[in-house]
Parts: sequence; structure tokens; C-alpha cells
Amino acid sequence: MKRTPLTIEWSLLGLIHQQPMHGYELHQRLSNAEGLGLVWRLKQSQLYALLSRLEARGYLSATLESQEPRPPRKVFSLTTSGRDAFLEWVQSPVSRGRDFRMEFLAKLYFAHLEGKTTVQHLLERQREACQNWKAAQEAEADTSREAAPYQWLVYQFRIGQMQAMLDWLDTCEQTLFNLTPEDRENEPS
Amino acid sequence: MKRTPLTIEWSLLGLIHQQPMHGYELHQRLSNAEGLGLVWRLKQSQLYALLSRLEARGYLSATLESQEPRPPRKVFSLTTSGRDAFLEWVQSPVSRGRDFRMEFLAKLYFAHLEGKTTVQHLLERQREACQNWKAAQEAEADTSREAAPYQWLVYQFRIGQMQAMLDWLDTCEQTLFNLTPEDRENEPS
DNA sequence: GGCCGCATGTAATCTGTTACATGATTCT
DNA sequence: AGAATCATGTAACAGATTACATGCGGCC
Repeated sequence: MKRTPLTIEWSLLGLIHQQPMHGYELHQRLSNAEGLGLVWRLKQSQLYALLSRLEARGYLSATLESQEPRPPRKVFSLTTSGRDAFLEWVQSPVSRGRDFRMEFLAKLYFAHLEGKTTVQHLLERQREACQNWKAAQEAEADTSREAAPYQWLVYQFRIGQMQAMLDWLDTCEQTLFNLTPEDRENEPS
Repeated sequence: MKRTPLTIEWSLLGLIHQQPMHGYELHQRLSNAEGLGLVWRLKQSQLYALLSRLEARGYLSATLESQEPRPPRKVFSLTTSGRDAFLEWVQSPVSRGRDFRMEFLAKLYFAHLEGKTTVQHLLERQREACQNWKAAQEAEADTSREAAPYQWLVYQFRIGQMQAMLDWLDTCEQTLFNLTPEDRENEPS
């Protein structure tokens, strides 16, 4: 019954982590591309449904704020368990390539708000994960080299996507910290 | 009510296009990675549900083949409308980057079976689509260059993924036709 | 008068996932 | 005796998408 939230829900938790908010405000922040709007697109109706679910699962608690004569605002805050879960999420890399496009971009956004060390740690761990995954695909590709051209192409595709992600992780580091690639090699930790 | 099939369903139509088949056989072909198994993973139960839907939508027709004492096989063939729809699908590029990973790989597989000209046409059209999409993202990226670093990174990510796809399309052409890049430049059409 | 902004939702439908159900035969 | 193969499905539930519903106040 109480399963882990899925990708968009984490972003909602992340926004509320910055500051308690009601549904309408969340919707505006997501829509008015302050960055995140590029990644998520969410209908109001779905938003309210997600918030109810997160409340039911104990990640959020709500207080009503009367606004006569408008409908009262339902202001959500993170519970302790919600905050813990979010902080855990924001620091852990995504494990499958297909989760990169939306979920990792969201993590990066929030990790950046958490501070320099959090982003750097996330980037480092994600790089490792991608490298492992890429290596596994390369091993598979080798076994199908001449025998099965279609399969080989599928692996090549995945490897290419992974390599692009790895390159992009470097770009992130350089952009967010104004580092050159040499800096990263010479000053690890 | 009669909307277009979604990605996996096209693959089922494609397999049946090769030769009429019953559900169990389809499941085997998809599982026993003859290439496609790498891309799709499908539970038996869902497979039968999809087949029923395709039949209801008029893309498939079924005939029963008694196999005493086993349950009779339900052998599906493409209807005319099913065949037309499939051939249209297999020749048209995917329009969004996120559809590349599964849907385009499936198209490639079936286009290859249709023959050399079909693949080549598909690759060419897909390359164009990717280039346009990439150019659009590059234009967006320029507008956010210094102002919004996170947005810029999002665009860079997409551009990188797109570039990797374009490179991979070249790899496909070289692998399937044993062409060097120069050949493609010198002998277009 | 009509549309936009504020602020909340419910309901219906579609799709995907998981588990369960049946029942004979052949392999170990 | 128990597992795998052949061959079909149904049922229940979770999640996403879309449409619909309400109601006031301010702007053009």
C-alpha cells in the first residue's frame, strides 16, 4: 500500500521542501518554466490528485488557510518522513538509462538548490552508474558483433546514448562550477 | 473509439505481417531475442489483451485451428486495413526524441525485413526529423545561454542525445549496407 | 458581457502490471 | 512426483489522460 513515490511526485516534494505551498502555487511554479517547467508538464487535475496521494502516504501534511471569499488554500508541508525520503532521493543516482531524461534532470535541479557538495556528489555517483551500465552494454555488444547485426545496433544505440550522458555530466560540472576538465582530473574529492 | 495503435502493438502487427501467427507463437518470437526481444518485454497476459484489442479495432482477423486435445489455436492475420496501417507506420519517422528508444528501433527492425529501399528511406527521413529537432533545441539553448544555466543544461542534454542518435543513424547505414561515410556523400539518392 | 485569474477538485476512460486460472503432455 | 511446454485467457488494481464542475472578482 505504501510504495515509493514516482518521478513527478519527487519534484513536488522538492518544491515543497523549499517552502510550504498550496496546489495552485505549485502548478504555477511548474508551468512558469523556472527550469523545471521544461521537464515536467502537469495538468492541474493531476496535480491535485498527486498531492492527495502524497498526503495519504504520509509525506505531506496540510493546513487550511481561509481566504474569504475564495476557496481556502490547502497549504502543504513536508512531514519528517517526507523530508527524509526526499533527501535520500535527491542524492541517489538513477539506475536505468530511461530514467535519465526526466528523473535525473529533476534531481540535478534540486541537488543544485541543496548546495555545491550535494550536486557534486550526485554527479559523481551518477557518472559511476552510467559507466557501469555502458560497460555492461559494451560487453553484450561484443558477443553479438558479427552474428546478429540488429542486436548489435541496438547495443550500439544504447552505448551512444550513455556516452552522450557521460559527456553531458562533464558539461554539468563545468557549467555549475566553472571547472575545466583538467581541474576534475587533478582535484578529485 | 478507433484510435491508432501504440508502439508495442505495431510490432505485433509487424510480426503477423511476416506470416499469420497465434498468440503463443508471437510470445515466443518476442521473448527469444531474435532481435526484438531486446526491445520489448511482454507478459503473456498482456499480449492476449493486445491481440483482442487489435482484432476489435479491425487490424486483425482470427481463425480457429483445432488441435485436439489442446485448446484450439487462434491464428491471426492482418486485415487490409491492418496491413495498410502497418506499412504506413513502418515508413514514417518518429517525431519525438523519447520515442526513439523503443519505437524507432522497432521500425528499423521491420523496415529491414521489408527491404533495402524501405530502410534507407526510413533512415533518411528520420535523420531529417532529428536534425530539425536538434536545430530547434539549439535555438532555444542560445536564448538561455548565460541567463538560465539550468535551462541551458537541459537543452544541452537534449542536443547531446539527438547528436548521438544522428551518429547512430550513420552507424546503421554503414552496418546495414556496408557503406563508408564517403559513399553516402557521393552517392545520395 | 465575456474572459482571465484564483483555487479547488471529481469522474470517466484508457493503459499497464500483476496475479491467478485451466488442463493435457512430455521431460527429468 | 514435479517441472516445463503448449495454449488460452480473466480479474483486480495502479497510474495517466482528459474532460468536466464550481464560483467569485476584476479587467477590457
